[in-house]
Amino acid sequence: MAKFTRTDNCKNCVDCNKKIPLFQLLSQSELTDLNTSRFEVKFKAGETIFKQGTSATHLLIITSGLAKFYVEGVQERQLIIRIVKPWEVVGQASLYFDNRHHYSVAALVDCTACFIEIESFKKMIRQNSAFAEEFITQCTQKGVFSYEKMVSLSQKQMHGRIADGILYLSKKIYESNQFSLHLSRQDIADLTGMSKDSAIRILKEFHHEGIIELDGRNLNVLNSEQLERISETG
Amino acid sequence: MAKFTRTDNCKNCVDCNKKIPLFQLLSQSELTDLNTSRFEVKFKAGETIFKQGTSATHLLIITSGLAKFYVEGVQERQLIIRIVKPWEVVGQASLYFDNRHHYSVAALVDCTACFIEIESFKKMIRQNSAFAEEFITQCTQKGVFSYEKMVSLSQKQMHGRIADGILYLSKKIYESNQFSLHLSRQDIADLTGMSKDSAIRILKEFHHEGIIELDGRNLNVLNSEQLERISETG
DNA sequence: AATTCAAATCGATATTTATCAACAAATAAC
DNA sequence: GTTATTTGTTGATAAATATCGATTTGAATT
Repeated sequence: MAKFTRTDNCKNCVDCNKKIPLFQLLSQSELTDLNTSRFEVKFKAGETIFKQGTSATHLLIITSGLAKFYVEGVQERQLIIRIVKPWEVVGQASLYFDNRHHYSVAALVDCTACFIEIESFKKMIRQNSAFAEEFITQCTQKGVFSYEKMVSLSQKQMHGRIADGILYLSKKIYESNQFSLHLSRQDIADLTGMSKDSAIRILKEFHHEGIIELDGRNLNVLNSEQLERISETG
Repeated sequence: MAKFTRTDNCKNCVDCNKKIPLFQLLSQSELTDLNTSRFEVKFKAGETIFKQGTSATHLLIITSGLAKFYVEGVQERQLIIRIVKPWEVVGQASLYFDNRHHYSVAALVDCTACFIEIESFKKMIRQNSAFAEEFITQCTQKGVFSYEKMVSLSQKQMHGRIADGILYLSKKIYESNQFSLHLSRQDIADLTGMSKDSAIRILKEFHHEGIIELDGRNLNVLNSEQLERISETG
């Protein structure tokens, strides 16, 4: 794992109150409490933030930048489960399981990350039931997302999977039809479960058909309705 | 959905205390409380217990029998996420999301099912933090299971996926090397994300190679170490 | 036992997808 | 600015997998 370099981007958890929906349910004193156990670290693009298999002592919140959340599959291959945006709490799976990371997280661009001690977080769950309920909500949403992802990966052909990937990036991550992609072609392949060569081919095809405009890392979704259609038909 | 036929297999929730780990964390009065909102229904093999898309008002606990938990994918295809055994709480994803079932559950054999009102369950989460924590634990375990399943479905070839499927049934569901399978060949295909024909072919191959013995629905795992190897190499 | 129907089986073929090799373009290092 | 080095691209080929049609088996029903 990349060595920790402390920073001071985010002064304290009371500030986070405004940015993390989950933390709005905490009182001032609870936030102050949480603040004493937190620290912040900067990562350069490409650095590993969480490494699968290592012990999990902290939860992670990206405060600036973008990261990929992936599992290490067979034969060195990665499967990107999702992209992590700022203010999303990462590490739930380790909270109550076996204190191991069952996935890796790596910075796609330079990132600032806030680490929160697991025990402090658990304490909030115990003493604040609204916090616990909101936390459960997020876990269950991720569950439903997983089911959809499994269907995409196992039942859709490459065109459908690439369509799903582009729609995910455009709607959920960048929230825009036009954006500068932080993922490499290999990352897109890892996100959609295919070889890099195949991913490039389908992207080019979509480009030639006028569904998207892709120049290097600049992606412009021209016809999202058609992407939806391709996604549905598999 | 199959019409409800009330039964009296399980007299009250205090009995369940002994069988469901989660419920052992509840007090007598809480169990009594939960009991007033519950009811029990029998299903015949093949009947649908939860139908994807319908509104979710109750959580489900199978008290006898076996069911498949699946999502309806593209072109009428099913993807079996997991097999549901007695005493497992089903329906978490609906608890705090949008009160819709995002998956279907169907009886593989005759089943007795206990339904618990969602609101009563939520009340327990709010007032009993140990219960909430145990519930979160189960959610996060399912999350990790999902990641492994995604890797299997997207990165392993058919031999690896069938090996995963057999190991799952043998170790997690039947907890024995020899068992009478309640899944059809189509179900096995839906569990491992391939066509029925392909599933049959691989199973036959494993049979001829002496890894398993499969006669109709009687499955005997002869060499689970080799199945593990096949699972790992993909 | 005869009938029916769904499930299982299997070979031939078509489709999808990965792999490989070669090369181009972009980026980083010197 | 030149040289490495990665990243992106493409066509040809090979491998994996699905589909289709025909056949068989097995269980349920008459």
